[in-house]
Amino acid sequence: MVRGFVTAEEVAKKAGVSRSAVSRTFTPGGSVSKAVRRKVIKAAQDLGYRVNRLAQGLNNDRSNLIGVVGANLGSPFISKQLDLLSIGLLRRGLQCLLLNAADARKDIAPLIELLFEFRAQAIVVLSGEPPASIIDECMANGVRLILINQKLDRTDTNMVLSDDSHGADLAAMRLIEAKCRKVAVISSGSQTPAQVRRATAFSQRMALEDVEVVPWSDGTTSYESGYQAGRDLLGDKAIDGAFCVTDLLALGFMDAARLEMGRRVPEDLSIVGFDDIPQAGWKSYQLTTVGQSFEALTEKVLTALASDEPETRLQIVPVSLVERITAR
Amino acid sequence: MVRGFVTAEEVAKKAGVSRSAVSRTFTPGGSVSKAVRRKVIKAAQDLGYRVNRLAQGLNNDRSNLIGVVGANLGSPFISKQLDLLSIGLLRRGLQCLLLNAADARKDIAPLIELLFEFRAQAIVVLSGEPPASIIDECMANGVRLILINQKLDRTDTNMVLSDDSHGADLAAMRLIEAKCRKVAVISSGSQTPAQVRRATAFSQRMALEDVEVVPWSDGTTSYESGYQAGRDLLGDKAIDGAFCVTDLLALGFMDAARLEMGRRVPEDLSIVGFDDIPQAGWKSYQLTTVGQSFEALTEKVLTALASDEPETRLQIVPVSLVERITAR
DNA sequence: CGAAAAAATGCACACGCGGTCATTAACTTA
DNA sequence: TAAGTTAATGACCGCGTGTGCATTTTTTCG
Repeated sequence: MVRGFVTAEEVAKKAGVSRSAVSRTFTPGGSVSKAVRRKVIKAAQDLGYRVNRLAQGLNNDRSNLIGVVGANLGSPFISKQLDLLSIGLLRRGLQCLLLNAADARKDIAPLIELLFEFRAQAIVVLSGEPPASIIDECMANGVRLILINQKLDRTDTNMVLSDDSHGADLAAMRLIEAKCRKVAVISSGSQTPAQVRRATAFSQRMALEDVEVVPWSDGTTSYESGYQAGRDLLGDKAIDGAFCVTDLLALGFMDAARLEMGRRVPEDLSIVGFDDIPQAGWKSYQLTTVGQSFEALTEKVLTALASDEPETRLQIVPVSLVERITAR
Repeated sequence: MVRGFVTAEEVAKKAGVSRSAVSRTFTPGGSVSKAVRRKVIKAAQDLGYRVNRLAQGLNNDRSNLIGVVGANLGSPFISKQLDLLSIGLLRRGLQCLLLNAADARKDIAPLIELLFEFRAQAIVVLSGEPPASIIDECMANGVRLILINQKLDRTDTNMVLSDDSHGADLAAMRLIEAKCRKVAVISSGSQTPAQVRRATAFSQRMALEDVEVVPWSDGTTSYESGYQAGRDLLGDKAIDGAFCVTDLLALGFMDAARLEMGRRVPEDLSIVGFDDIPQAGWKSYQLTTVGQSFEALTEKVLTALASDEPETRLQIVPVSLVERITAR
């Protein structure tokens, strides 16, 4: 009763033609007469025939699979990105083999190896940094590798990242404009390269402007960590500004400030975030933040994926300040 | 330079053994001597050999691919679910072929057909209802189908869903306890089965208790729709309670109520949501809501996926009221 | 040491498909 | 109608594996 899938052979027999004819019928540009084509299609429909793309990929060496690895898929930032990416892939006739790097950093290598076994045509890394040996292997096997928000010092890898340092600069300038004298810089304990770039660029700029900076980094990149940061730091009444390297952190920080530490935002405390996730625009927050264009980012990834030989390996996506109400 | 992948044949040649030996070396329980095994592994490592799982799946008819189709992957609810699901799949040695049904309802059928072509072992539908013909085809081909939060009147399909009607009941009772006399029921215009179940169960219960119900449904299942609902409805000062069939709607509704329509929550207006997404627990909201256990839900899906012959096709996951502060 | 049992090994086939090539059928043109 | 041209067709091979089977090598044990 639970028989397997129908093969082209069976369709051929039922239609009274050779298997080649069946293959040609379903291959664009195949040379088949109207009569045979009709018979084949009829038979295929009756039997419920589906081309086996695994077998198909086996001989012409195209799996059509794009490996996507990332961690923390439940976060607004990553999930939004995955949403757009998966739509884009589908539109281009590519399939998305999703691997969740649950424990972020360390188990990303075996995942990519797994993708090799599936003969993925390309691999998109949403978060986490693959070890150099893996990257070498990608190159050796002709698997295109695309890293998002990761900046490596190699010329053979595609990297798409938003302009973190400029973004941090925008945030800094905005807080200076708000006349802040002592600002907190909040990042998570995971210290991803993007976060580090943002934090350091911000701090450097502030140093230039002679504004005191209080760094904080701990926990995961989450609302809760941001909240904790607020509790830890805002006992210091002198702090009158904060740059959170992630919106999620910013929202937590903001809630701690307003609801527990008795600060008014932006009157007593100006806050600027980074990413512009949907929640940043919610009426309760209206966070002023540095916006990345998810669409632009995804677009770059997709073109890097599609183009035969990408002209530029390093794509920087511009960012812009999204002015709302949390900076004075 | 960009040569293709290494084959078992090449490894065999380099190791000076037959290709069978290579195959056996990488097959658990294969009968190979220590010496040969060592030589093979050495050669494989040198050459960077990876088993081709496509070819592997071709003859033993196991692709190890699990198709996952869903829409709106950026939403907190779906993304959280996908996060857990993808982790669980990976743990069980299954791969996740993700298809984004961008336009929700209507293009879900072709996506599932695509999964047939990839010989997916099973298909998990996160959202959207596949047409009956597709379900039949799944059965015919021995592809297990698992629908989440979808209740169909068939005995041959696996369905995992949370106890919507009981959840709605809990919400109703809570609002009655809050002494509400006129309550709004907010749902989106998409009218997914789960939403409908929640709304109708709630309304029925309220009718029993003789509480007036004002239904509202429009737009997408989003924060914005909830906000719009608040603006539309809260001109009516008599409304003193609301049940939003989704947390996202509830948060938008709540913001409209507090920040634009001048209502105090919960003093003037009690609000209860459904899902218990992470944002519901954020300090600015602290939404009282009906919680689904994402973990339990995912667990059921995974076991339904793994077990050879699932004992029950219809799995109902219990829900519970998460008491916070938005209901008086 | 020799026979029996066990382990290891290589060969060949199957999996489902696309593509090449030679062969045949259909059509065109003088 | 005959010759020439084009379209259609089927047989066969290769893609990279796993595995049954027969054969050879190693181990065990009396």
